[in-house]
Amino acid sequence: MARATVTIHDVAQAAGVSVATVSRALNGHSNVAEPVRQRVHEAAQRLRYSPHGAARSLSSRSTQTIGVVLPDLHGEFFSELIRGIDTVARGRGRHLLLSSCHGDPEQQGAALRAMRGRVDGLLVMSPYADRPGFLAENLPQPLPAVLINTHQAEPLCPALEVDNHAGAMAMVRHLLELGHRRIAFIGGPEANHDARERLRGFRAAMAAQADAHASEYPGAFDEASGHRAGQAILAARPRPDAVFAANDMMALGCLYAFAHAGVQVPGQIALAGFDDIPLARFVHPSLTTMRVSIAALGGRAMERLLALVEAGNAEVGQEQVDRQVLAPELVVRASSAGHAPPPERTGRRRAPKPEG
Amino acid sequence: MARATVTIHDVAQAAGVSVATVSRALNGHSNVAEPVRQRVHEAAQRLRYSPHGAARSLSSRSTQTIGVVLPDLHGEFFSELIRGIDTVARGRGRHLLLSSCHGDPEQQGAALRAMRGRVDGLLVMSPYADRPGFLAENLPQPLPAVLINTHQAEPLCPALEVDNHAGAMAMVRHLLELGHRRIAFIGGPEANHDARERLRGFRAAMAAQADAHASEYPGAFDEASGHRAGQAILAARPRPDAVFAANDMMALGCLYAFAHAGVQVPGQIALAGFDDIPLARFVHPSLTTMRVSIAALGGRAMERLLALVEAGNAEVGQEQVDRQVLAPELVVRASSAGHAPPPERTGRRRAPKPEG
DNA sequence: CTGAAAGCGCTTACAG
DNA sequence: CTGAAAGCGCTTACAG
Repeated sequence: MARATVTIHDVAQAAGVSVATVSRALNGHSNVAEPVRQRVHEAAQRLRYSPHGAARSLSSRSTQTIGVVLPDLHGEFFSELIRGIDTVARGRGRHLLLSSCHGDPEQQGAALRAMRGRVDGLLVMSPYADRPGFLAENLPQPLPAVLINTHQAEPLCPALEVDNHAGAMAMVRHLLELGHRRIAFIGGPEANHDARERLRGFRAAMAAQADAHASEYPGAFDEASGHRAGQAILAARPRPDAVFAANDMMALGCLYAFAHAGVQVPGQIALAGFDDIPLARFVHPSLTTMRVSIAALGGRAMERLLALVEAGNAEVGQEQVDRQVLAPELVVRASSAGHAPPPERTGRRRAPKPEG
Repeated sequence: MARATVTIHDVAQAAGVSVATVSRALNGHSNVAEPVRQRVHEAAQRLRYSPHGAARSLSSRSTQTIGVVLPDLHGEFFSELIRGIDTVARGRGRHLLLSSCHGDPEQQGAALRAMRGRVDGLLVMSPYADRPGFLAENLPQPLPAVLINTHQAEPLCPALEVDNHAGAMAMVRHLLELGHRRIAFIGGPEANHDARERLRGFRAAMAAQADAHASEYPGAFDEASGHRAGQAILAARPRPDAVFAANDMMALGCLYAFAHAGVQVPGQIALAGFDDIPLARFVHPSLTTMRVSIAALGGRAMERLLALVEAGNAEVGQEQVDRQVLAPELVVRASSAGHAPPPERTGRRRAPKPEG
């Protein structure tokens, strides 16, 4: 009875050599005579042999695979992240074992543990990593791991994240340079770490400018809350001359509120967001924002991990537990183009409450 | 010297049983005494044991993993596809081994072959499958595979695809029902199979309506070509009273052309697209379109594949090589809302060239 | 219900 | 340069 699947033994037999030689020839080891190597390759090709991944992994103790554990898969963020990870992985000849596990920590913990013996390293984005012990208990022992946009309770793994703080500061400086001084900030959910960092950056940059006047409005990272904040901002006296929304969706909601009220952007009020979602360049006026290259984030994380994997995980000491940040990039579009309103108009608006 | 990693032997020793019993206990086999089962579970938990994936795969001849081979990872299509696949996979306790390989057939062939011994089945989207022999030569022998939006040279695998033909027909019928009779179609690239099918659907539905008058404009699935087609349509005499673009991006380009010319949508001309991209609901007026649930496509493909995997691939006969189509769904928005222009206006426009 | 043993398909020192 | 053999960490008939 013919075997359902061809193994290294079949190739060995066809080429008239031992399986050891087949293994060496196919893996490109140098210690194989040229004619033998050729016979083996021909036999392998003829039989359409390809090595059994699990068997190879088991004996070589290497899977050529990286595990990617994410909390979710919805939306552009994850798609870009995976794309960036995949680009680097393919360039280095690695496969990706993907596990996205919505829901509870137990589910993600199980996904993490299930990676043992399947991958050489782990890329993890986890909202549960700030629970004490979560990573320590669920990360398979000998596997190097790199964290993405994840806050760990105790520093265990190298981590990469977007530098929201620096990004927000850069955006505020951009608005200040245009001459805006009365800048409103629309915040995100308080529980959201990105949102908190962007708020901190806003405050820091505003504090550094003596004659700037900051105001803050609550938001929830969605269009509706941006719309509400926009209405509140229009009602404020003195009215802000620029708005910085903590993300693009809120900036769009805000933009619609302004458009509905007949307030010109950027003529009467400048507007900026954060993220550079695809919509940002399509709205009118197009939206100034901070571009966060999520693909680059994923790619960099993969490169960091592969360095660890290739170094051999033995020597992962405390000094390896670094933390890299990725600076977002300012994208100036029409919503903040040109300069701030001319002095006299600005003066008029400021009149009710002059400041040093 | 302590082992770097804990194996089934460590658990066996800790629980005072054989490795066979540990295996049976941990895998939930019924033939284990209750107290023994408990001891084993406790020992496993205490030692933080989790089984070695490759070892388990090798001996059980099952990986609990599905390979997903795609040509690319850019854009919403692939992100939605993966999301749909992942949802079903996770629900069935399967992992996903992802391989996206841009570029040439040889690269994708290698990716396909590399799946041997790593997965229990394959989900494949391949632009190269229409080359004779490509699938036969590169699909690892005993693995069941399901094709997604892929046209194979010879029917080898079950396949799922979007029913572009039916979708286009449904859209035309919608426009006809609103009273439109003079409908322009903006086509996609001739090499694109989706585009060809949508064109066929348009023609079929128009042919079925005796008093309908069709016109066709070339396009390239991008905004610019939609814009050009829009201008051409506005210049046509008699002017069409509805436009059906083969995808949303072209519909948007067309919409901008109309807006620029001051032509009201849908008041003076109705407009519809295909795909339901996120932008479709944000433009003004919002765009009527055909929604293609890519996530559902991925999910259905995964379900089909798992059925094959679980049936055991032995009996994959010719009757298994079926082909399922997924019907897109009509999404009526503002760009085709209300009714066609009233008779007298329609009459005026038709005047130069009256028809039966 | 439990254990000893064979085997899954490879890789890799170890001899020669 | 090549082969025989051990071993990777599991699962699973086969006995008992």
